Amino acid sequence: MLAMNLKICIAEDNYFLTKAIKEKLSFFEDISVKFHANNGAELIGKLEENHNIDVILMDIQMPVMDGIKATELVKNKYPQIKVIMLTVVDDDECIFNAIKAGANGYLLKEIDAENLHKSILEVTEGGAPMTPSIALKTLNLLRNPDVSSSESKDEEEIKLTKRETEILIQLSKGLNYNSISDNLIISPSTVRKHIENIYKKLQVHSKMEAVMKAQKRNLI
Amino acid sequence: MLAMNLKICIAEDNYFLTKAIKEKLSFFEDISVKFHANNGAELIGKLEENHNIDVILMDIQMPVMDGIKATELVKNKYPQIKVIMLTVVDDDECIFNAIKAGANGYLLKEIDAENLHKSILEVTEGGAPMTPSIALKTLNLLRNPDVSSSESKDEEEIKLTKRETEILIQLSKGLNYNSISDNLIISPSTVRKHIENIYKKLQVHSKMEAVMKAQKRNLI
DNA sequence: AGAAAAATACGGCATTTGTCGTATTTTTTT
DNA sequence: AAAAAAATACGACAAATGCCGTATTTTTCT
Repeated sequence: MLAMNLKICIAEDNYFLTKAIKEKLSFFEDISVKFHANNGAELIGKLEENHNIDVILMDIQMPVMDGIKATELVKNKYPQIKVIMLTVVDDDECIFNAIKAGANGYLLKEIDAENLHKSILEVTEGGAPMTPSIALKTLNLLRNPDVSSSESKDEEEIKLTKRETEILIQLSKGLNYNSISDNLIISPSTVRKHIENIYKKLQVHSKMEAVMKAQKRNLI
Repeated sequence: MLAMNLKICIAEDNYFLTKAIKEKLSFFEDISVKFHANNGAELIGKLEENHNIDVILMDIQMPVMDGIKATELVKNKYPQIKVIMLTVVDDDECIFNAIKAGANGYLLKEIDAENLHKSILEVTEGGAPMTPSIALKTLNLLRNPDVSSSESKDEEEIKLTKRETEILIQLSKGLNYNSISDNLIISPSTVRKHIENIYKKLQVHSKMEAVMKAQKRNLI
C-alpha cells in the first residue's frame, strides 16, 4: 500500500488558502494535487475533462456555485469520488446540507497537515473524517431529526396521477412494460406513454432514476 | 360506480368454508367469484391463465403452498391485485408475515357477509380492512419492532465483492454501463461482466430488481 | 355544456440492456 | 508454491428501453 498516490483536487476561491492547503499536502508523497478550481462551476468543468480523481477538498463558500451544490453534482455524476468539505463555518444547517449533498467528510480549515493527511487516507478507505466538534454536531442532528424534516423547500411539488403512481410502483418491482400492460389490462404502448410522462414530470431519463427520485420524495 | 362488478377469487383448501364464503358473497351483485383454488400452487397456476382479478381471498393454512408464500408470489407478479387474508389464526407472527408478504387486509373467518362485502370494497379503494382485534395487534407490532427484526432467517447471506457493491451503487443512481466504466476507469465489458455476476448472486434479471433486492438486504 | 386533464393507443428508430461463451491477469487464500 | 477468488476484457444477438410525434376516448373540473 506504499506510494498509492492519491489524486486530489481542491475547490477553493481564496488563493492564499489554496496555497496553504497545497503546502500542507506537499509534505506527503502519497498524495498529489492534480488541479484546483476557483468555484463549483469551474470544478465541474475540469472534472468533465479529467475525473480520475480520488478526493476533492471542497470549500463551502464560493462564488458562482457553492460547495454544497457542487458536491451534489459531483456525487451524482461520479459517486466514487470522495468529497471532504473544508470550511470555516460549522453551523448545523451547513453541516446537514453538506451531508445531504453526499459529502464524505467535514473538516475545519484550521486543521494541521498531519490530520489533513490522515483524513484524506481515511476517506478513501470508506471512513468519514470530521473534526471532533463537528462529529458532535452530527450526532445531535441525528438525535433531533427536526432539521432534516425541513427539506423540500424550494422544491416544487411533483404530482403524479393515480395511474402513473400505479405504473411506477410496478416498475420499481422490476416488471417490464409487457408485464405491466398485462397487469393493468392496457396496451404496452400506453404503458410506454405513461412512463414517458412520468419521466417528464420527474425530469429523469430511466426507470432507475425515476424510481429512486420517487422513493426519495415519497411518491411511491 | 354501480355494478362495478369486482372480480374475486378464493384460495382455500376446505371445501365447506369455500362454499360458505361463496354463499356469503352471493348476496351482492357487484361481486362475482371468478374461480377457486385449493392451495397456493393451484392459485398461481390459475392466475397464470387469468389474472384479471381484483381481489383474492386467501386462506393461510393450505397444503402444498401456504397463503403467505402465495401472497408473496402474487404480489410480486401482479402488484395490482389486492389480497385479503381470511383465516382463523391471529397470532402475531402470522399477521406479521402476511403483512410482510404484502397482504392488503387480514380478516377472521367468522366475519359476516355484510362486513366481508364492505371489506372487499374497502380494499379495492386502497384501504386496509381488518377485524378490530387484528388492527390492535398490528399497532402493537409497530410499537415493538422486535418481531420485525427477526427477519432473514433461512435466507442465506449474499456476499458481494467490493467492486460489485461499488458498481451496484452506481447502478442505483441511474448511471448506465458507459458512465460507470468511465468512473471506475475500466472497460464497459468489465462493467457488464460484473453486473452479470451480481445478477447471478442476487438471482435477478434486471438493474431494478438488483437494486431493490440489494436495498432490502442492506447490501448497498 | 364546454374546457382541461387523464388515460388510452400506434409506429419507428437509435440506444441500452440482459445473456451467452471464453479468456487473461491480478489478488487473496490455503 | 499452488489453488481459489476477484477483476479485467471482448464479441455477438435478442430483447427491452428511451424518445419522438400523433391521435382518440374518458373522466374530471368549471
